[in-house]
Amino acid sequence: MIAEVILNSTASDLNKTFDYDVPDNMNVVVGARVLIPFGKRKIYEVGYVVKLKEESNYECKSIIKVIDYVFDEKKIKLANWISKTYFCTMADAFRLFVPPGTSRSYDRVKTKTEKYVFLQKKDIDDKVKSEKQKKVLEFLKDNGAVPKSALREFVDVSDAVLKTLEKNGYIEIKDIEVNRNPFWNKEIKKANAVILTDEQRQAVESINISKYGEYLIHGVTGSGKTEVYLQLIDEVIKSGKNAIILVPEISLTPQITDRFLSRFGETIAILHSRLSLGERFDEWKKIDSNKSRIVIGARSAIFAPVKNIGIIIIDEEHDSSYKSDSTPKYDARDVAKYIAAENNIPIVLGSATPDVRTYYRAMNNEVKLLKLEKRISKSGLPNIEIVDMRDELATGNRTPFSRKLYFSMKEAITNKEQIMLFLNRRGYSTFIMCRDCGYVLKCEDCDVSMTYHMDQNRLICHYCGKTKSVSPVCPSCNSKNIKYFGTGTQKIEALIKKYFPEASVIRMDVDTTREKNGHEKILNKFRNEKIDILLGTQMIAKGHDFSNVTLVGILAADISMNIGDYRANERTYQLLLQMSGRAGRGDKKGTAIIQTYMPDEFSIQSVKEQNYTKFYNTEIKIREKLNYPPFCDIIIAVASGEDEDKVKGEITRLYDSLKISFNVYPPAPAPISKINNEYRWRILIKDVFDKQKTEKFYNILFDGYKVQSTDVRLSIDKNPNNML
DNA sequence: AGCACGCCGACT
DNA sequence: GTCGGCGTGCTC
Repeated sequence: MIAEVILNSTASDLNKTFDYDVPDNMNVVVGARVLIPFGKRKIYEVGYVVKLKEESNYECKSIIKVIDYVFDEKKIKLANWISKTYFCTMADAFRLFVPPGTSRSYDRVKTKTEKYVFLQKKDIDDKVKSEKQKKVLEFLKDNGAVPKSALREFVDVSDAVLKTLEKNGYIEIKDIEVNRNPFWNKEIKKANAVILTDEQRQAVESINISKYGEYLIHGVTGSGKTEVYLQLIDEVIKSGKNAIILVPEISLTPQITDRFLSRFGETIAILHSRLSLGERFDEWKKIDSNKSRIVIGARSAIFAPVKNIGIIIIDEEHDSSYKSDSTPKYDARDVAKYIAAENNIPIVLGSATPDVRTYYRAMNNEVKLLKLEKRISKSGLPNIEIVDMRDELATGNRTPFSRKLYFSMKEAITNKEQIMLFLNRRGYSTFIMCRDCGYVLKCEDCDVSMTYHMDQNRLICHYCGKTKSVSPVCPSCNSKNIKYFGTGTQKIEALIKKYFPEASVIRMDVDTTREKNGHEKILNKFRNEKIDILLGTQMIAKGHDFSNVTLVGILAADISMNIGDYRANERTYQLLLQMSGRAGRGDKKGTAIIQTYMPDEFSIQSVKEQNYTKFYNTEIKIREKLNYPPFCDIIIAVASGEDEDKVKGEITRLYDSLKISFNVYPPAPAPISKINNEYRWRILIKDVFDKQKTEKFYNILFDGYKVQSTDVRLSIDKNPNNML
């Protein structure tokens, strides 16, 4: 027997199968991971068996050993689809499916074992004389097998006592696989299903769980989408099938997971990046062995080894974290749709601010639209007010707080109500410029301006992380007239202490959440210690439910309008509406104050009116006119390396091989032209990537064209998040 | 990707 | 003379 094997190598030259002999007594099946000799390499390589056949045209070497059986035909088919759709190698795609931590060297993460003590003889006979031995045996009789550590603790016996018992055949000590428990050993109260509102019930009833269908639940913030998910999952579980629910990485907080835990207990598995590798491995095993029937996780949880899948739910479907920006650059929403169709099960997307591409498909009846238009809480939707910051400047207010926001904050603090302030810029000052020569201080290795961080008193590059001491003179003209511009969260924190000395404030951004469970610690502090003001970047906008927050302040709504991306309007609408939705989730009416220099922009106006349809109708016309997604796909190919001429040469060759068949713009330096001392040149392809075009593109990349310079890397991203 | 082969410059 | 730089080509 001959096995066709794909090597676990990212090299595009090796993106094909190699034939190997299967030794007679070896159980090699399609989907097995195997160890194989390859070329003149000194160590064995890992490979994936994708096909078995009788004969080969090559002189084959033999498979050394089977590692495990992780794949099956279905998964190989999906890996192939991912490779073709997102232009990566098969090996890259395979890595998505293997148990966490085992993609490079296959035995890095081990199952955790613990020594357990088992009772061997039922009766305690006369031969047992020692008091301690008797105690041990009685304890085991009452409690069954227990971990050795627990026995030592409860019965207070030494290892020697256990050894004697084992020697005499009364007990047995065995290694047992145990799970690392990522639920922080919390006590979970059991919660029952709540009675659904009419809207919620209608949504649940409209979804047919017994066949494929794509649904979009468009529900205003606080309309109770989660309860709809819980109900659907309940039905699916009762029908004997299992469920995956994806949530944005950042909102995988204990509050959300607790809600699922309290409803479904420990049949839940949780997967996200803040778990340790071991914890992730254990969760993966629990799913693989069908002990967990509901998986809740971030993007990559779509690849969890769920058996008998019955529904896929994607919460906050507009969230950018569903798109991967490292190879394979897949979109979990597309993958979910593929899996749903393959298994003939429903896929349910939910959002208050749907992705324009999804809503477009709903308008074309490719996706069934379900609406939740009422808030669950008594207070209803928040009031949203727009403040024109040009007026503030005109009346001499040069602070980042408008009068409206200032007085509203004072009032909320007096009333002991909580405030969330949003500013999507971290650091203290975001750029430093010389007033005499106009020089802007940039990172030496990256084409971006450096941000001043007050706490370290240093300049930090937000791209490569390098720091630099502050210079009192301009590096270009030696003038002392250098000035700090652009306000970040650190500066706002300082200003809050100055203008609101009576209030307590806590800041949440990348810099304050680095430690393990950093997010939760800050959010819990805000909630439990009744901190007056939570100040933060994007990460405070998602899914948090604080009933005592009545005021939300958005300090600079315009930042997301200037991201140099066709989705600027969409991002602005989503961010502002989600942030506003944090206000008034309890009994008291909420208010959101949005500060902007462009109050007439339709995206900002639509937020004020809380009217998604209005936003969508305007935006979709712009997209159509300028030919942007959903009317086409965008692929960005970036070449990078230290030698700019080579980088330019490579991207030009790729351009030449694509330009006949695709609508592609000529090579140009990327908007951020240098990162980490590597030059970046790119081409942009704007085309409709149907099956034919996708195939053609794939063939050019993997057959027609080859990167020649070893020190130039090429990255291909289809419909990327980041256009820079 | 690794590893070997092979062709060329500059050194104990 | 030969050591080692990296371009090229192959791996079932």
